[in-house]
This record gives sequence, structure tokens and C-alpha cells, in this order.
Amino acid sequence: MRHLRDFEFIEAVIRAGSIRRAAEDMNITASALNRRINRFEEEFGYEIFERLPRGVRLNPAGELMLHHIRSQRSDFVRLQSQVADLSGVRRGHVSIACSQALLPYFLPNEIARYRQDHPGVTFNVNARDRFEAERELSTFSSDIALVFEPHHLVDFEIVMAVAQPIYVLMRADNPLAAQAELRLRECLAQPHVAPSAQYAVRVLLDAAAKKTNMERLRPIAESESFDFMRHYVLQENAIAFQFPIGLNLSGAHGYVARPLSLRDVPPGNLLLGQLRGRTLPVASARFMVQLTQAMQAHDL
Amino acid sequence: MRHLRDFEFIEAVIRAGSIRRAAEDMNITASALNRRINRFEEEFGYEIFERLPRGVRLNPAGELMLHHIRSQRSDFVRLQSQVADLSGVRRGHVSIACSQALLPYFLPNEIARYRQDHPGVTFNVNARDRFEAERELSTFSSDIALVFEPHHLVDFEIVMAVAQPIYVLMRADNPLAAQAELRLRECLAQPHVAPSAQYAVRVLLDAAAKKTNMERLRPIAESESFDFMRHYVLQENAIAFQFPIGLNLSGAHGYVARPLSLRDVPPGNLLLGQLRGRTLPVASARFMVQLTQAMQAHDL
DNA sequence: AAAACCGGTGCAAAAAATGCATCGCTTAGT
DNA sequence: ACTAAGCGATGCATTTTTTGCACCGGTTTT
Repeated sequence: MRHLRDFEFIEAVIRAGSIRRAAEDMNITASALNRRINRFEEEFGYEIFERLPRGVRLNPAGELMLHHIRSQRSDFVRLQSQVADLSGVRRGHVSIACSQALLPYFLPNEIARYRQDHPGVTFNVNARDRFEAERELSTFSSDIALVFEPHHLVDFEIVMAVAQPIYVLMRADNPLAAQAELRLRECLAQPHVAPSAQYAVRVLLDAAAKKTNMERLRPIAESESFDFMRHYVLQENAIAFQFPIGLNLSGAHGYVARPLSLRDVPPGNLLLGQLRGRTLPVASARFMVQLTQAMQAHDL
Repeated sequence: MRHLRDFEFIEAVIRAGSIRRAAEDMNITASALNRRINRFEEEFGYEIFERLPRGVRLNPAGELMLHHIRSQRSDFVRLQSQVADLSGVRRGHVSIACSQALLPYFLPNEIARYRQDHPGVTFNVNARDRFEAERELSTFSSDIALVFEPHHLVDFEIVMAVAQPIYVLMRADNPLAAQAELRLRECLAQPHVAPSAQYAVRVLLDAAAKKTNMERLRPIAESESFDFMRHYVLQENAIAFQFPIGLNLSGAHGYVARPLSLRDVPPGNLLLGQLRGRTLPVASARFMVQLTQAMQAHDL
């Protein structure tokens, strides 16, 4: 679109860090791009770039402008999706930043279910930790975030929250599988694998272990991949920890999952959210509604 | 700004109802404007105007586009005010749609107080009934609305509400002035003036009179102007009705004001609001904060 | 039936954006 | 210390885009 041209050039300059490099990226002369930038700043009334000897960089006004540009573009694609929607097309695109736990069962299931009704809608699903997920929302890179315990809630508007107790994952022949609920002490006595420190499961386990004056976790393997850990417990007869939404509780995959007692470890909070104050495109908004219902069902 | 050019032309066409007339308004040829519109629609992917034999009219997609245009423009002026703000200028503009009762004392006082700290900020204050005020919010014509009992609350986000009992306004020598609180029956026995039917004061009085099985209001004068009614009670020794926020309760103007008993007439709700989901420019947001505090003080 | 508007279009003129060459400046590399 | 490289800015010719003018085909009004 014509009226977003200047914005594209500005973003290119930001990315490239200098007008000349950006000009090359955009297949245009540096002089032409330079004049575009200067004219834009003149019309806007304020400079948005600092001129440095080795290039340009956004000044504070430019930071605001960048956010404005992203917001404008997102508004525009929402408008397009609304118009497409009222002409009956039901097209659209939904981009989601989520914790790993949602990848194997929950999201594939929900997306497939949504696409049964709206086959024209496409999806983008990326695993992100809670910091990255929040950043993705505020740069309009993702519409929806679904993460455990996000950190800075300034730009994160919580749409729905469900508590998730930590489950212990083990082979069906593990002696602990006989009990309906497990104590943390029993688990730590077993050989166990655990996610690395930035993950909510680990944070909760570490805090719980410390609080009850028990020895710390001594994982025989530490990983960022819940997928790896899930498979590892099948090899060696170890145990792993995971939120139930990332598990297939019906069994049948060779493992068994048992909840940790809430007396030992508090549940983690799975939070569904979006950028505060943002109006989502129709497809994203509809999918968000479906997610809230699915999460509610999961909570019962 | 360059990138809003097309939007201005589109709005001109909407206003004029035909491309030719809009072209005249914008000092441009009809052919040039026609091509702008056509090119815009082509790039957007959807037509936004219906072509009629006597001109053009927005289609549903166009209605969405119009709202988008207004929203974009409002976002842009907010960005400008934010940038001006961070360069320390404290400029800005606040536009308010309000009930008449706020015009004589409350808003002049608050605005003057605000401008002591921020002399660069300008204001726009217009009396609007609750329907008009809501419409002004949703067309981005006003930032803030301050009205009694708005009707369709879909786009109206309530920021603050205070209850306002109805007061009776009379000359100091009126016999009713002796009492601290008045009953509706006594008042209706007096010659009285009253606002016309669309005003909240009148709605409340009519409902109260009907409910208590008393005779209806029989105003000797009916007016849309609270200013007129306030002055009228000085001429003939009649009584008028008004919310206290529209009165100077310290007396000294020749009248006295006494509250109607809440047993007879429920209070009206004065609601401070903005367009739902909108982020206001800094100046408007700051003034809104001041208004909430002032209203809270008024409520004590 | 004619006059008045309407949106759309071909073509030339006007305006705007671009490319090229170059300047003045700062920094990186030697 | 000095050169080379990279940067943003600018004057000028060229290209691209936009505009104005004249006109078409259509519908409504008079």
C-alpha cells in the first residue's frame, strides 16, 4: 500500500543501521532514500534518527515512531481481514507465541479444530520463552501468547489464566506409578531429568525444594527440550516433570503421568494473553475465544 | 503528512457525496481525484465506494475504512503529542463533549487549573447530549465525554462515575429556602421551570413524579438552556432543577440551592468516559486523570 | 427531448521522485 | 600520522508519477 511506503523504508533503515545499506536492501539509491527520510522527518516535525558517523540510529522519538509504524501496519491487516470477513471469505492469519508444552497436543488439536470451521485461516506457531513471547506481542510479531508465568505484565493483557499442577512423567513400570499422587521427596530420590533454569517448571521445583529444606534437584540430564526429556524417561527408567497440558493423559504412549502433591509444589499459571489495548484481527480474536473455552475445559 | 493524503481525499469524497464535488472542495481536478480513489481501491483489494448515478456512497467495507482512517489519524496526533511531550514541550489539545451542567463552573475551573501547569495545552469544549457525545467519541471528534447517563454503552468506556442528586434552585427569599432538604411534592406545588424531555434531570423528575402517583410536572417554562432557567428564577420567583456540579453552591449569586430528598428522586449519574479501547493523547490522558480526581472530590 | 451531473479515460503538461556524481566529515586500518 | 573506507547530504539531469484538459457514455432532472 502506497501510504505505508515511507514506513517500510524507515523500518529498512532501522534494520540496516545506515541509510546506504538500507538503500541497497531496498534496491534504491542512497540519495533517494536519504531524501525520503529527511522529507518525512521534516513533515513530521521532529527528527527520528540520530546521525552518527557510522550510520543512523533511532532517537527516543524514533522509538515511538517505530511502535506507531508497527501498530499502524497491524491495524491495517486487521482492517483487511475484517473486510475479507464481511465479504464472506473467512480468511486470515493467526500467529502464536507459546511455551513448548503447548506444541505437542494442545495447540495442534485446537488449530485443527478451528480449521475445520475456517479452512481459509493459516497459522504461525512458535515456541518462545515468556520474555520472548512478551516482546513478540509488543512488536506485533505475534497476536497471541500462551505462556507460563510471564514476567513484565505491563504490555501483557491476560485474557485467561488456568492453574497447572506439575505432573511427574515416568515409564509405566516405574514403582511410583502405583500411587495416584506423588510427594516431591519421593521424586527427588529417583533419577530425574529437569528443564533448565529459565523454565517455569524448574523455577517452581527449585523453589519448592528449597522451601521444604530438602536437598536441591540433581537432574541426571538437564535440557531445554521437553520433547527430549519425555523420550528420555523411556530409555533409562527416570522421571521427568511437565505441565499436564503438555501431556497426553490418556496414557497409551508407554508413559504414565502422576500429579505432584499441591502440598509440596504450587501449580504454575498458564496465561493466555495479547498486547494490552490491541484489537486483534478477526481470525485471531475468534481463535482466542476458542482457546479460552478450551482452557476452561482443561481447568475442570 | 504525505501518507495520510489519500485518507484526506477519501474523507472529502465521503463528505461531498460525489467525486466531482469533493474535487472542487480539495482544489483538484475530478479526474485526478477519481484516479486516486480508483488506485487506492485497487491497491486495497476491495472497493470502498458504491457508484451511484448521482455520486458515490460508502459500502460496508468503506465504513470500516472510514473508521480506520479516523483511528489512524487520531493515533498519529497522539504520536505527535507524545513526541512533543518527551522533548519537554508539553503541548497538546484536548477536546471534550459534555453536558451543559459542566459548562458554567466545573470545566472552566478544571481547565484553568490544568493550564496553570501546562500552558501549551489548548481545549475544545462543546455541549452535547448523551447521544451526540457518544457519537463524537466514536468518530474521534472528541477525546473525552462527561455526560449524565449515556445510553448505548457499547463504545463508551466509563472511567469514573459520580452520583449527583438533583438540586432545587431558587431565589434567596423563596420560602423553601428555609429548609435544608426539599420534598418533590413541595416543589411541584411551586411555579417551576424544567429542562425539556431529553435531559437527564427531566427524565428523573418525570419518573419520580409518576412513580409517587403525584401530578406530573407543569413547568411554566421549558427550555434546553440551563443558563436560561437559572436566570429565570431571579425574574419570577420560581424554582429550577439542576445537578449540583452545575451550580455554585457557595451562594453569593442571588440564588440558593437545596437538594431534593433522595427518598423522592434518585440521583443522576455523571459519567466520565472515552472511546472504548482507545489510547488517548498524553494531554487528554492527563486531563482525564485530573477530572477523575476532581469528580471524586465532588463526590465526598 | 434537452440539460445537468455523474464516473471513467486518452493524452499532453506539470510535478515529484530517482539516479549519478560529488562534497565534507569521521573513523578504521596501517 | 596518514590513507582508505564509509557515512549522510546536495546539485543537477533523467525518469516516473501525478495532474489537468477534453471528452465519452451513462442516468436523472427539467
